[in-house]
Amino acid sequence: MIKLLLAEDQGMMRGALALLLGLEEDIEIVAQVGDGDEIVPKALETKPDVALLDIELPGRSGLDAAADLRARVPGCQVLILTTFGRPGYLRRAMEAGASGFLVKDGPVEDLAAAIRRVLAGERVIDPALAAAALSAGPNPLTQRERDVLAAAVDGATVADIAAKVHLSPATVRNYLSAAIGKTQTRNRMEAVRAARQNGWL
Amino acid sequence: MIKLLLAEDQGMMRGALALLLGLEEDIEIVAQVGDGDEIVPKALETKPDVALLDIELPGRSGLDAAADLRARVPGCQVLILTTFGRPGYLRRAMEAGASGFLVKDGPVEDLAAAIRRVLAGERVIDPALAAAALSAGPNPLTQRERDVLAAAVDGATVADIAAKVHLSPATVRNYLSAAIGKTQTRNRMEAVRAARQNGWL
DNA sequence: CCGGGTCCGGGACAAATGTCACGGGTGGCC
DNA sequence: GGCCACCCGTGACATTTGTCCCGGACCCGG
Repeated sequence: MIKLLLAEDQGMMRGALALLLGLEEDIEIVAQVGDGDEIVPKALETKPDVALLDIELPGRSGLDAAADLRARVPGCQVLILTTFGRPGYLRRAMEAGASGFLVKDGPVEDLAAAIRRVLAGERVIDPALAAAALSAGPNPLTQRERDVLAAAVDGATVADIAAKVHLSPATVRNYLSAAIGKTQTRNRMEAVRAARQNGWL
Repeated sequence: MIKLLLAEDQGMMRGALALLLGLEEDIEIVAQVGDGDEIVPKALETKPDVALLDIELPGRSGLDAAADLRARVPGCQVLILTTFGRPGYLRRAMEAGASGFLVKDGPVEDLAAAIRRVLAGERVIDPALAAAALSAGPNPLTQRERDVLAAAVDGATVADIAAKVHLSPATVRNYLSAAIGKTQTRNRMEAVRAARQNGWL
């Protein structure tokens, strides 16, 4: 019996997946969470064999939690399930020690199969996505550049960002300019978009 | 037997819902589509009793399709199922003749129940959401203001927007200024965000 | 017919943004 | 030690953006 932890914020999706996977003979869902912060505690409590994690969660990111999970719950394989097949996400997932990476397109039938393959020690990655991740190259943005860009997502002004990141306005503009240059875009908004698209956020 | 049409772009979600609803004794899924443009043709072909529509779809919006569906497939009730409980979406759904509006949070169990209630002629709407929609008031944006704002979503410059909408740059700036004023925001980005948030896009 | 609304444009101005050049500081690596 | 990358900041500059004013056009309801 494969013990599974399911982390997904959309209630309907979570419920549907839980019901579906519960129908499989060899799978038992030992925990369902809708918040990233609950992943590690629940895993420590229930010792699942596989953790199926969404990336975009309230609280902690699934990618974040994945690294922790690998370190603190050694027997647990991590399978990332996400809406967005962004190159940077895949890269980060691999660096965090994930064994598989699925996108929410594609048929449900793959899911149970992927879980079994992951448990058998295989890696499950969409080949096209892997190619995209490799061709895209690594994240060119500095930590600070990411911080500043992340603080600019919802239309904040330079002053707002400066306050949020505790920097001088002039410095913020320099980082923004650098980020714009590295993403080969023309302004903040495009830079944010490009960084998001690649999973660099 | 309730004949159901299911429109949802995420393959995994669509598959999961189809399987789940297929388990219900009195529900039969007669069509599944992942593209907004296929909704009406498939409905004309299969004459479903209820159409379960996502809003954000490739091709045509589910809200768009809903209005058409009501006009061209009279016996078919429309139930909107969306990730975002935005006031403007609910309002537009009602104006399009939808009988129900569900968000993808909340338990799966509600879904089958909602389908049956809709078919019985009831309206299914989350009360909190209905209150929000009423308190938010109607869309204050002009058609042109919406156009310009929509063309500004991905960081386009004034010149880009002007080219896309076939207007003078000066006019574009005027519309943007108006939109910023009406949304009570400080710049384009915040205005876009606010308009999206409310479903005014 | 006379408002009032929206549509479309222009001009002028202040503020915000993006760029560049420049400084100094730290820490890692050869 | 020297090199390099990143960090943090300043000042100056051109461009873009946001605002406010002003026209003229159209259509609709009173």
